[in-house]
Amino acid sequence: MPLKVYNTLTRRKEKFIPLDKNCVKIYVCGVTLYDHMHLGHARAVIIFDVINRYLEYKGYKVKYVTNFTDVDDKMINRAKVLGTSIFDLAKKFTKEYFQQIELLGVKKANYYPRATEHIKEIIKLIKQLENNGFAYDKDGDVFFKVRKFSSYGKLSHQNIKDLSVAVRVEENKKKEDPLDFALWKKKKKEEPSWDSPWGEGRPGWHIECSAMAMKYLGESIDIHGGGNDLIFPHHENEIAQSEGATHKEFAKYWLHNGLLIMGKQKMSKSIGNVFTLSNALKKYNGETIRYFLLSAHYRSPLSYEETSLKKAASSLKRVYNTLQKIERIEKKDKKSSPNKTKIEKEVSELSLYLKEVEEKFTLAMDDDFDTPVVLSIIFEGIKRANLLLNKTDYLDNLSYELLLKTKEKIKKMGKILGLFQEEKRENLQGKEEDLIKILLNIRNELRKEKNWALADKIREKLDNLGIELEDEETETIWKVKK
RNA sequence: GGCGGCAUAGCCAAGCGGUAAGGCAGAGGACUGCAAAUCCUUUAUUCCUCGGUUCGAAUCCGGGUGCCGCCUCCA
Repeated sequence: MPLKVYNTLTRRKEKFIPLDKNCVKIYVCGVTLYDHMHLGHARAVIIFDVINRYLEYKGYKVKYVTNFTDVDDKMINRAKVLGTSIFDLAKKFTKEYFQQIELLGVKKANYYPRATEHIKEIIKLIKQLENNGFAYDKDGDVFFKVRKFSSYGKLSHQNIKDLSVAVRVEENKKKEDPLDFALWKKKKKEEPSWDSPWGEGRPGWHIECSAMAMKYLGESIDIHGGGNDLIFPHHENEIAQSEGATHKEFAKYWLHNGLLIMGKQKMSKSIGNVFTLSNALKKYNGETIRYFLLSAHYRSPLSYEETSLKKAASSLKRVYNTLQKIERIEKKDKKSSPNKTKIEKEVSELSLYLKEVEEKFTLAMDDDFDTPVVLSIIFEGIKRANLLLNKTDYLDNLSYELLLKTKEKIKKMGKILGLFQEEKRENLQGKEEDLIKILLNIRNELRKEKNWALADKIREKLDNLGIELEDEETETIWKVKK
């Protein structure tokens, strides 16, 4: 089965055929380094992380680039407000970005270029556009001549006529046409600026992505991604600039993720309905956040509710409970099977599941990265495993093997999603573990003596510390609450 | 006004022509000293609404209604 991806350009799912079959080139628009990230940003990061991982799973070598915008109006204004420079601002939020995506288990991109470090490339690209007649200099500002680019609007599927009617921003008088957009902005007092053939100034918003994508990936790339709020004007303009300069198709597949919804509207700084990543990470671990963000298809809007992360944590726990149960059981080895018929049904169903999982997984992911379906496949395995696991007295070597294999399969699928990889969820110091064990031993002696009151007291006190106990038939399991 | 998307149980959310995945929450039961975990049963005869196409539609077409996104910075 070939991978199919939904391409905004054509508005349909298409077979994914990379330009170079040995190497897939992806460019994803990243964040502007002017403020904390929120869950919506995290969604985009995680979605493209999964796409990246899946392409590698499919055997492609992937070159993955995602940028930082470190100079624009927001950066400048924010720096002014905070009494700092855009460079210090960028430094601060870059650091936070990397700390947070590490907690989210994001696999690093190959390059993280930023606009201010690519002024040379940007200037070169603008010059190229000038030579091709797509750009004009108006007293130090350089604009892109939108009407000159005949296929303008092909990504957002708008025609120039409708767009020109819709223009309602206070127009820059220097523009020849209200639709034109800035490639280079002339310096205003006290703004950070760079030398250029048109005088001191700074790059416009869109040009950095074209310049950097081309520098690291070449003039034509396979996948260009970002949130669907970037389709217009940002990506539309990127196409115009890039193709105006090179006369080659800039990106073959345009992938756009749906936005995170909070209280009916998209989560957005300007609306003010944000839940920052750092706040989320205070209460939940990165994996929980990741699970939540992958629980809907990447193109759909995803609603964030107060309970969303709590739900995700519960779901995650269900998977780990079973995985851990399998880990515990695999250590004991039992050759004899007291009564095979007792587990016949469970064994055959698990076997069937194992036979089919990988194909089901691939089918789901090949269908435009359908992560919710993958999760349902994983839970199916969890259920089947639990069913067999319940028959502890009848388990034999064959069932152990099946369970082990189930665990491996789930982890393998989980790896693509960046989930379920924790081997040991309880990260305590050695001494702490020993102390818990001592307490558990004492408690079990109390239980033998039917001193329930004291035994329960120990359980309760430990629970208050965040350590949960589960009395199983032969032993007591403890877990650190997440 | 233009372009696009969405409406599926209490909540989140798949499915996109063959008779409603999965998770969370709730209820009942089994197991347990009690819990926890797990399992079983249960919660949508029906997928916003009205028509149409079809042997057959949540899925396709047309009309409503409601919501959302983009057209301005935005993942």
